Amino acid sequence: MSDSVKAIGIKPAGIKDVAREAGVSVATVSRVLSNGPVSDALRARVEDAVRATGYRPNLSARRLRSQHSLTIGLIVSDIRNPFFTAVSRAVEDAAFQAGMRVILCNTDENPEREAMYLRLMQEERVTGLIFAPTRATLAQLDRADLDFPVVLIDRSAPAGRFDSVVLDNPQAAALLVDHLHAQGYRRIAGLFGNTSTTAVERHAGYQAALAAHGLHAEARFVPPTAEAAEAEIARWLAEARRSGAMPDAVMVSNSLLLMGVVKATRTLGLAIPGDLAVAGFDNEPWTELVGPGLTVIEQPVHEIGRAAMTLLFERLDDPERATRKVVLSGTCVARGSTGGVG
Amino acid sequence: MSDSVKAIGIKPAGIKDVAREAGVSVATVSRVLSNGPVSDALRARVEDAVRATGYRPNLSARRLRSQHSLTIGLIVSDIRNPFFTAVSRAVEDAAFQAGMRVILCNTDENPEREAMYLRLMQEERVTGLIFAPTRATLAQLDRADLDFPVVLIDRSAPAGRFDSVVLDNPQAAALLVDHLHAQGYRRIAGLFGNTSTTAVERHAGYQAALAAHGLHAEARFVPPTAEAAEAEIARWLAEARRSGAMPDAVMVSNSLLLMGVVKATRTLGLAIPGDLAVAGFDNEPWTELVGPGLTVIEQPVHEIGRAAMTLLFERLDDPERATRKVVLSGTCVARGSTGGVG
DNA sequence: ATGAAAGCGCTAACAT
DNA sequence: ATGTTAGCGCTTTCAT
Repeated sequence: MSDSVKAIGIKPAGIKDVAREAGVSVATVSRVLSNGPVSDALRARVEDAVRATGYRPNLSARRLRSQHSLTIGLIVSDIRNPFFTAVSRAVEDAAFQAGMRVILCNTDENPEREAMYLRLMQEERVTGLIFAPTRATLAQLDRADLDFPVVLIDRSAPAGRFDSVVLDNPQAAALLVDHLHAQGYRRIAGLFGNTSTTAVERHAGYQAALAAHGLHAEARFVPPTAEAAEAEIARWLAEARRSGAMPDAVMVSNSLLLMGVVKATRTLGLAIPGDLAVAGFDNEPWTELVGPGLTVIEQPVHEIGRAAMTLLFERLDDPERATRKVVLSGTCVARGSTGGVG
Repeated sequence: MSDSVKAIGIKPAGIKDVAREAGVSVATVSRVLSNGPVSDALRARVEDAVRATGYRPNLSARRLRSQHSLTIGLIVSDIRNPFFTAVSRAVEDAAFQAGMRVILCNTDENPEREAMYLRLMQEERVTGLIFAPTRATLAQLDRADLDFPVVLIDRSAPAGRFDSVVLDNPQAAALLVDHLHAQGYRRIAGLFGNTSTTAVERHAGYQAALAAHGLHAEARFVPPTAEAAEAEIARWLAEARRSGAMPDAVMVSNSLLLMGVVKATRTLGLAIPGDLAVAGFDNEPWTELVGPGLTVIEQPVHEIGRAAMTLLFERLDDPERATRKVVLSGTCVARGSTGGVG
């Protein structure tokens, strides 16, 4: 047995050490590692040597030399959001199957962090990027001249300069409004986040659906936090009560805001759905457990991730082809929070 | 203006291009990039050239040459668990301040994935690793001879071969049991995950606290999923009802299981806390919103992340020093789910 | 303060 | 099928 076995904590074995141990050239070792053409005899010797030396390839060296990182970037706006964890899982699975790694980054909807991570992606020479940008970054993204293809998720490009995969947000919002209408609600308020294009589209769908029912839309936009939503809803309902124009239902554009709204109903002592019906987005596990269960739009999260990877690979195959936008439909999961006017 | 500006989509500019553009040697460019000793005049020229060429350093090349990755690994068992997202945030912040990157990986408590990611960490030549291993992997971790220091979080090493930072699990479990006892509960069941050492410690604290109160412990272990918990609790309560030995409270060792238990009470039509009091771990946002609010142990998540990074840096400073174990206390957040015997 | 040149660990031509 | 060798893009001696 070689003494390199004992070289612990000194320095990791390199391909040269393996070659020496096996009595072959480094090229042969490299070929074994990449399943190149090597005789069975030598292959076995090399594999033994790899084990004996505890050899692990140096990815930096490999990437530098081979000029491809086999890495794709994934920049999401909120890793705590189960939507993004599910998507990232799908992306990682697909990447792994293709022999690629994923660099996962979380921006918290902060444009500075987005800029920093975009820079990182360049420096890591990623093969491609899947990105859920804020509106602010999205507006500048064309001018960013990145050296790799980008697929947008959750938020879509207006111009069509990028491939993207999104939920049919207007339709989904309409689904919610139609459901509320069918349940007998007529004064349907809307609360939306103010940083993402998603909220803009959901607001559009909300407005259109209300108009179709001949109802009046009353929407407000808040920063995408539970606290902001809670405060705004409390203020709003207080005003509404004074003016005698209380809504009987509220639809909310994402799950963080939804949480804030539920909190507000608690502190205000409002019953769901008796005093106020509630509907939102994202079928997170806890929505089933809160109050009578919360009515939500369920997104095809895994498909969104898979579709993004598919678009990315197709783009890598053919950089010249026209950009595509994959639009997937959500489904309405009706629960007690929209139980009907009572 | 150089023509390299127009080289879009061809190939990213290298340090050589910058040097040519600025009319200096590559060494000078490198010095500017690393804030080395360079005259103001040349520095300015180089900085202009960097902008003109859109130069971004190639991290693979930099890491290969400099022989340090400036990267630390973070392997967690469940990225959806807000405990780990909070910890990872703290780790990332600390790393960023130290000019380092973080590679975040998610194992879903799967030993195969753990092994794969450990291999990855070696191949990426990470400077250090923060790791929340399953029991299975933990048992083999000493034999893994890794080329970097490891700090364990959430799960602690029995032997003390690794630095670690953990919650005082026995104490936290006792806190819950004491609270339940003070609220008048006497038949306190316990449901624990079967993959982590955390659950083992929490079980120990649960048992000791019950013994101290002269009460009988009745615990079960299940896979760490909501589904498993829901099924097991349903089965358990059915048996208990038949034998006339219904528990009046149940404590649960993590938030995933907690969700399963809440679900089970819904399908079984049990009132919380009237028919069954419930207490668990991790003060996740939704625990406040479910039923009368769920009583939970709150962990000092940010401090855990920071402490892990501190341990790691200290270890890198002095590889020879004795291993340490930082034990942090949790606090009991009492809510309606343990409102008292009716 | 600046430049020339060696070489990090690996892959891919090219040669045999 | 196997070995030899030239770099990948950068940092870091070593000269100047």
